[in-house]
Amino acid sequence: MSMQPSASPGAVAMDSQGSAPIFAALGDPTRLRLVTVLGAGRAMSITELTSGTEITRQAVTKHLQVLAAAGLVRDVKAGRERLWEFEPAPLEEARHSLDLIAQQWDHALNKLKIAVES
Amino acid sequence: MSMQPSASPGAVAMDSQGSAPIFAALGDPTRLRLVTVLGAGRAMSITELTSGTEITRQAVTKHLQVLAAAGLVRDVKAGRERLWEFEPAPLEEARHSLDLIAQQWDHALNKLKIAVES
DNA sequence: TGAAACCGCAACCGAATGGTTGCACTCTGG
DNA sequence: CCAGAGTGCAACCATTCGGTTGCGGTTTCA
Repeated sequence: MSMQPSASPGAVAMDSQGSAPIFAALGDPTRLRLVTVLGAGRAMSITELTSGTEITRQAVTKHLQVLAAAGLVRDVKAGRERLWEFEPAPLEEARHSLDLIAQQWDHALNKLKIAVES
Repeated sequence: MSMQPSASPGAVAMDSQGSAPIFAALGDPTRLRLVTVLGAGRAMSITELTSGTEITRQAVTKHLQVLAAAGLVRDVKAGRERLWEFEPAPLEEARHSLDLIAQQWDHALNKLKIAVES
């Protein structure tokens, strides 16, 4: 909310840059599936998340660590198990970044349209 | 629009999977910067896009090819130059995927809240 | 017409990535 | 108490990724 509507044409929405790691974390099919499954609400263990896939438990572990590094997922230890749960904040940030670019694009189209009509 | 509100708990929004390549394309700071710059509306040449960065023109070329493979960008040849312009469709798709996960999450939270209050 | 802009292709390189296997550790329950 | 479920750690491997350098091909324009 501290952004002026961009007076200079070179002042594009560069905030998005910071979301690159989040997109990178979402940029793998396995990982995107993991956040989708965990986004359903129920916290799940690694073996549970591994069942149904063709890859090893260790591979899933690595993917979960990547997601955790991006803040998209969090682990909660429960006795012998280790449950993983979804963390919505970074996803909201990514969503906001896409919104910024889309808005920017729509604004550019409107300017073009007005220029043509004059 | 052909989706029932998920009767079985395992039927999560798996559509998102297809957007993984788009997220992967956006998952690099340089590339995210490129789509942000091009999203401002003006089509630009490779050398123009390279100026202001610390990397080589060839590196930028590779990044643009990755973006083009994801459909996020398109090239238009104009004489000696080759201009690149933003393509909004895949970004909308990515946005929709994030929306699906977010909706799913909100729905799960509501169910939990209702269960607690009963 | 010829130098300079603009670009593509290809080879090469180091580091990160996605995946596996093997082994040791820690809780749990009958 | 001890077998087995659930994990963690570490080494290892092939492939991809981000980037560079070198060179050759076109279009422009002075």
